[in-house]
Amino acid sequence: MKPKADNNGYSESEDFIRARIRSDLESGIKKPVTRFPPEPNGYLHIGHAKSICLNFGIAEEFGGECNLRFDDTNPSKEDIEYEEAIKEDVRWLGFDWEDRIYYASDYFEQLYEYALQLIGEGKAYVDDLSAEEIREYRGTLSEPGRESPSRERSVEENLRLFQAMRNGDFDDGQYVLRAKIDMASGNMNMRDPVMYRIMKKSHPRTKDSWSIYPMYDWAHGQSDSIEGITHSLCTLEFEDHRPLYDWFIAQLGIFHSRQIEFARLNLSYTVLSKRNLMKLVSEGFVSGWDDPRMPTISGLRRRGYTPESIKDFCRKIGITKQDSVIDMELLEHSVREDLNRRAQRMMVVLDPLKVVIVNYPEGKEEELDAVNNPEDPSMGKRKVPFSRELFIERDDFMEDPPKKFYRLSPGSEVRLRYAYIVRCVGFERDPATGEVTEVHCEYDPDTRGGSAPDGRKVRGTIHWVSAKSASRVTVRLYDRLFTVPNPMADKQREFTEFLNPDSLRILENCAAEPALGDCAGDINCQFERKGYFVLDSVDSVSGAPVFNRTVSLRDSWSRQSGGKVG
RNA sequence: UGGGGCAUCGUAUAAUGGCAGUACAGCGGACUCUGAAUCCGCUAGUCUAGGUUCGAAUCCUAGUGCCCCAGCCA
Repeated sequence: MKPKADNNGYSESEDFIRARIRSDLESGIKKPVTRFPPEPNGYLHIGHAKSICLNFGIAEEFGGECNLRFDDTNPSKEDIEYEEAIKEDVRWLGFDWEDRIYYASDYFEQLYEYALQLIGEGKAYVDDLSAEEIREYRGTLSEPGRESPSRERSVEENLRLFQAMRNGDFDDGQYVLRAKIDMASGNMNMRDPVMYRIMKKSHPRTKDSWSIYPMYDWAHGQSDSIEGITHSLCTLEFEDHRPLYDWFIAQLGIFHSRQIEFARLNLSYTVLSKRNLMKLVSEGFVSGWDDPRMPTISGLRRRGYTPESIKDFCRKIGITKQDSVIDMELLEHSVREDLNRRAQRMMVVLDPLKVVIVNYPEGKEEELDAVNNPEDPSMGKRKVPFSRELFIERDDFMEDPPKKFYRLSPGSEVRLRYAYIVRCVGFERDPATGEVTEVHCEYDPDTRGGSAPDGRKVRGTIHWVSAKSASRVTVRLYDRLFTVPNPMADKQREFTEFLNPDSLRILENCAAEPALGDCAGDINCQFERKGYFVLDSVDSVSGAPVFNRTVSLRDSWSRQSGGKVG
């Protein structure tokens, strides 16, 4: 194979799963059938996106199918609330399961029949050991387990007890059904794993018709088999479940799906486990599963990430079996790349400082042409109003600028984007606080539109908004959720101790171009020189828009100046 | 020797016995009406030690490091 690579960060060569599928296709399998099998017990996150892109992506690429299956085998943890959210997220990413939506609970009856079969063949037994006793009997990682006294129970007795378990004749925990495999196996999963537990709990779909529920290992592989899943893709921690997965299928003599494991996604400066995300939500560290700081699909969506950027990210990170932590900056790169291509440019002043153009006639107002997207001329131009009083960013003016400060300072010239070249002729400050309150400039009428007919070079170009017609908008600046790359690394400390106290800054008084005052819908735009922003879908109300910063623009100036400015 | 898995620039990933490549990050430059984008360049890697071979990231041997497993969770 040629080591070819394009310029988009992913090579044309296949990952090991696609390579295996291609080879399986050559040796007889007609088409690959995959599945995305979430448990409806939380919201999907970017790690699930990796799995979704893999499973649905393979189906698309190889002319196969990908099912959506809810792994709803534990009614004590699952909730119908999550189901719709999961479906919405998968759809939003752009994938379609058509009519192939399944539930593990659809197979409860079949699973029960399979269990009867194994009991009948002496390969499963009802155990009356308590949970604690089962743990003791299981042994440890380095010592073999001991066989339960129940292991010798007769087939007839097992059948009778198992049926009684189903009938609800027993209390929770009184009995379990176990596979009879090998209590001395080095693989803990093979030490007579529990197949069913008694749980007198109503199920969202099957209601009260079951008082026993199958365990993951018993339900998952058989569900795969029933659906004709050819390649059952899951994460690395299930690697040592594969012998059990294969054992059940072999004993039953049913269609043999093949489990293949890949490394789960880890992202720097965040956490990616439902348990920990749940904690952030339930303990109020964030506003909800869709808080724009969350690595959930719904959070990223609300943050302004596009489906394309997430899919591109998933393609770039690849599929391997190596534990890894992907740099958050790669995700940010993907969204910048996408939004740069499509986002409408706007001028918005986040931290307004008043500028008076002293030689510009009072009361005069004119409209100037601004380009909507320099990357895409088809997006056209718009008019922006200009007048004597403007706002610029407070940090675009310095009384005492450092070297290479290309913005406004006393005596210096700067270009107001799409407007005029102006020179700072003075400023006022609040005598009490020393804060600059107003900057005075003179404009050069010959530079209308921002060009310099005399050919003079002006290094700095800054954005501005006409004071009179500015819309007041709220802007939320988001930063990484945690202050350390891996919040879980320190075993001595709770990960929430590493939460970034500045992960959200709210700016209530930003000055925007008039058009932004009453916009609606999914609006991704670039605030020039500031970053990509999206209209918040939850907190925006008509006439009072709220914008979330998706990601800042790359900023070599703040890096160069040590982050002190800009 | 409890079982299973993984080791390639800072971070990811490619090379399947034949030039260690790509992306992100970093650094420098060009260009620029966004200190953006774009373009050009630079820095930087095969866990260790042996062995096989004309040739090893790749095969063999022995180490080392890291991850997962003792739920009636998934």
